[in-house]
Amino acid sequence: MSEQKTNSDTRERILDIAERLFMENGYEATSMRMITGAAEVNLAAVNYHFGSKEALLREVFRRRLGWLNEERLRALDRLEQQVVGGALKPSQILEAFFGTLLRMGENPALGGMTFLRLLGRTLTEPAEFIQTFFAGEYAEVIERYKRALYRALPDVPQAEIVWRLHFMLGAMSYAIAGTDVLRVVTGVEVGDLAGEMPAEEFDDSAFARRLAQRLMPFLLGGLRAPLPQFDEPAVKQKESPEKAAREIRPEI
Amino acid sequence: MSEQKTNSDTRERILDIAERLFMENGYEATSMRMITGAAEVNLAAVNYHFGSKEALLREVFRRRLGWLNEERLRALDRLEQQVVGGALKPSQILEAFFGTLLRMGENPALGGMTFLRLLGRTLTEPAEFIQTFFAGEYAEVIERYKRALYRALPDVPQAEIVWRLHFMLGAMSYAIAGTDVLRVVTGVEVGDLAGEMPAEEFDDSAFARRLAQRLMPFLLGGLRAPLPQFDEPAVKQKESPEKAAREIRPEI
DNA sequence: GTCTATATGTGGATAGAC
DNA sequence: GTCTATCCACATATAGAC
Repeated sequence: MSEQKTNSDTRERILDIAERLFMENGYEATSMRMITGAAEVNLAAVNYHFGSKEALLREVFRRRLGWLNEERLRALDRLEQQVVGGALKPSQILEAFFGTLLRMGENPALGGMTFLRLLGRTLTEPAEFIQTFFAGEYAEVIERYKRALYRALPDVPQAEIVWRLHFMLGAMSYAIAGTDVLRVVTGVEVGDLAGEMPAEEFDDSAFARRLAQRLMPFLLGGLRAPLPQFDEPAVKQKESPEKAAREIRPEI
Repeated sequence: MSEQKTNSDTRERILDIAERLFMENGYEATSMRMITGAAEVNLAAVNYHFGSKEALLREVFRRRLGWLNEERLRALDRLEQQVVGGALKPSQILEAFFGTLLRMGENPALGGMTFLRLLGRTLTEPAEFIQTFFAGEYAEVIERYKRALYRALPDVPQAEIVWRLHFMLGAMSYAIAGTDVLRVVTGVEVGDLAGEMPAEEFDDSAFARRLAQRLMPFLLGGLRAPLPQFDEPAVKQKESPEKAAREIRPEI
């Protein structure tokens, strides 16, 4: 009820540092001592402000996902108002969903690439409380976008759309997380990957923009790929064998 | 030199159990006590046989990646012998790379889906020794496949190919890892996602097959998507604006 | 090769003074 | 709200008997 006046910024400083350390080391490998040490606050401060380490992680995400969820819903609302009753183009839906997220990477006030990387990595953490948390946080948004895709691709089986949404999330998460073999193995540096811009101009913001420009065509290409051919069920698949192999191309 | 006779199968049992527990909980959250307890061997056995927990993880992977690396190289060799000097079709390269992996999921003797899931999750673990390990294990194979893709897609900038290889790896890893929000949120069960087969017939092997059938078209569609349009550099982009937007379609 | 016992460190959390 | 001091569970690793 009563406004906290002595909040100073201890709370926010813990959140900022925790965001970075969880991103760099993962949840399990980041200790509260590492966090409070780097944030230059007392060890007991985390438990005082958040209650537990688990609760701290949740708060790190809640702070950002609140904005992201609202923005994603707003973006979809805007699109659907333009075509009242009609169907959206898949590219519009992907842009609203993935573009909104990727734009967070360009804005340090929204966590920038640090948060994006953290998100990409944490999505695959097996800890149950983490999976449960994300399931709850994402439920509404995923449901809305799933339905939008169903309407946008009425000829594609819904199970297939769910799979492809799944694949798209993976491509994005992994690309964002950036903890991968490729960068090390290929010897291609981030700067090179980001484009041809001179090194001194390069920053996280530019990286996020480049990533978006390269990722969106890939995702759209995957989403609109020909439907798979199943061998086993051996259903009566008499009608024009070319049909299924044709690409899904509903006005992009 | 001398063959160990009293090896019994303690070593293998530790590896099998560790594979499963690392998959379920992640590296950090899996203790040696959990492993030795489940494997019903003595706590000291891990250090005796492998030296340390880190070395155990490496051995869990080495055991499977040895086969995978050889098989991937053999598959590429076979293809390149068929078209001596010529270029392969992107679909052939993807089939050799991703198909070989996904077929491990159908074969319990190669670790089955347990190993695939472990691999998908561990690739994003931030621990440095893990990243270093994978970089070394994958170096040769990635290099060979990268070059094959360069030749197969001579008109696509190499940086773009690296990015897309990156995206493809992500889509696959994430789909395999399966620790995601979608399955929980959408309420779609694994059985449903795998297809329309009755539940009693469903198993890991069938899941791996279905995953492959659904993933391959997606990956190919993404790989062959139109090249991205960059706004910033503002290079002289006079020549037919349609060209860049056209899909990459080198005889599939 | 296997076992017990133990060394040695670190983790998250909290009680209670200020 | 912040701090010190401390509890206690659990981690990896090893020494040394069998």
